[in-house]
Amino acid sequence: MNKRHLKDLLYEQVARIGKAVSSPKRLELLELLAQSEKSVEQLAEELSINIKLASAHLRTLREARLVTSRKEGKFVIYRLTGDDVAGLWVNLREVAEEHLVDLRVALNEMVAEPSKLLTIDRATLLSRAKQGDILVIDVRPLEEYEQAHLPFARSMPLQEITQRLSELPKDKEIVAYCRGPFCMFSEEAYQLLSSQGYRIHKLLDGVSEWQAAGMPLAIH
Amino acid sequence: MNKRHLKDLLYEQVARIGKAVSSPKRLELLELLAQSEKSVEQLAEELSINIKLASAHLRTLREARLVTSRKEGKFVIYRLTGDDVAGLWVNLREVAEEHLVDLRVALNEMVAEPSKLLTIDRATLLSRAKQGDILVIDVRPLEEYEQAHLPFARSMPLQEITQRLSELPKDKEIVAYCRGPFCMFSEEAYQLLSSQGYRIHKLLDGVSEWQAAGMPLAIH
DNA sequence: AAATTATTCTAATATTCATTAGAATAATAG
DNA sequence: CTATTATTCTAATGAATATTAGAATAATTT
Repeated sequence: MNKRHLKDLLYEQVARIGKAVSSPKRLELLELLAQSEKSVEQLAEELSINIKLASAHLRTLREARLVTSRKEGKFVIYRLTGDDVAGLWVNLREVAEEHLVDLRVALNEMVAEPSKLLTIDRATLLSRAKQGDILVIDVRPLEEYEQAHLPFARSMPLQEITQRLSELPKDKEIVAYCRGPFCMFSEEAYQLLSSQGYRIHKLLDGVSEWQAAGMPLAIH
Repeated sequence: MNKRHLKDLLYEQVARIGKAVSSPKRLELLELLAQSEKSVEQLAEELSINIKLASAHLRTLREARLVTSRKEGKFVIYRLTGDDVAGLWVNLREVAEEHLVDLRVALNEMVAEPSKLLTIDRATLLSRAKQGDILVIDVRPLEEYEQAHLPFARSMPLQEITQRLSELPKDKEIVAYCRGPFCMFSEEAYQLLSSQGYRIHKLLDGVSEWQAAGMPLAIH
């Protein structure tokens, strides 16, 4: 029994997970799947890559047991194998944000008015949303909201916002969130609503960030 | 301003971290550095690889800003850039253990008597160690103990154990821990002490696992 | 100053990986 | 039963990575 050989086996297994998360495309796939299960076609569309490439990356993720799939009619639907996978994505993103200046610079360039980011802490947001003092809107597609959403959040998909403006109060603080810090939906919602005179703020958290911070989710 | 291009930049940055942790050798380096800072020579020695290769991997880790170094005489001493890096290693290992059967199989083969693993939870261990009801021994090299150790733990490096048997009580439960679940020091301490009639148990946690679980560390 | 030691840098090679195209499969629609 | 659609599998290509050797650097000892 060779001790070094056995040790190598252990680290090799962990490196299988590391290899799976070493590609930008696969990370983006994980982030999307952390919102809700999706077909190969949907995933390829969101990433602006062709289906063959999406399929190849999903295969790699499946081999590392980070995703699994089922067949539904002629579609193959992929999903994460557990909440811990979404947690790993959040952890990687946080380490990257902490240590890589380039990432922080790029992020700042994408956000129009950083001053409009929500500054209160998560527990305060939760209690104020519970009281009805603040309206939290989830601007992701409805299926993603249905999979899991912040407690007391109302679904208001970005695509429908202009037709549903009457549902939003002008006298109340509104907080919009989407898929996480890399998602621009809440940014777009912010631009749209603030130009209409709404008291709107952006929350960088998506459901994975919220959950990773130890906060509860509402599951439909 | 191309939205897709900007998005790609973000995920590419996170993938830099992913690439850094995609190699078994680099993961082992991170785990070692999570114990305490070390020279290139020490690291190469521990991994049973030559210094050039260790240097190349350390360079990759440095480029991902996961480690940094300083010069001390003719030695270059590497250290992690933050506790979050050790936390990422723990997270990766946990996801791997959760999803990869091969890893659990390999781990079980290496542990002689799984029945002798400590089963009580961390908070209970901490309070019993505080009362002096249990003796917790840290069997890593002294420098690693000095960097950080479990509260109330006593340093008892594996190499010195046979000469220092008289310091250990026969009437008390002893709990040995080392660098984490992949480290065999506590296993060896277990074999040594149980053959001498001590009431010894193994704890899989190292300091990073303990800290990642939200438990406090003692820092020298 | 010369020799030694620890580490890095550069270059070379073998391997692995990302991506695309084309053929194959599998479910559904006509 | 054939055509269509969604996806996977296989093969081919170029790009990136791991590893080793040899030269270069930088601090230390002689």
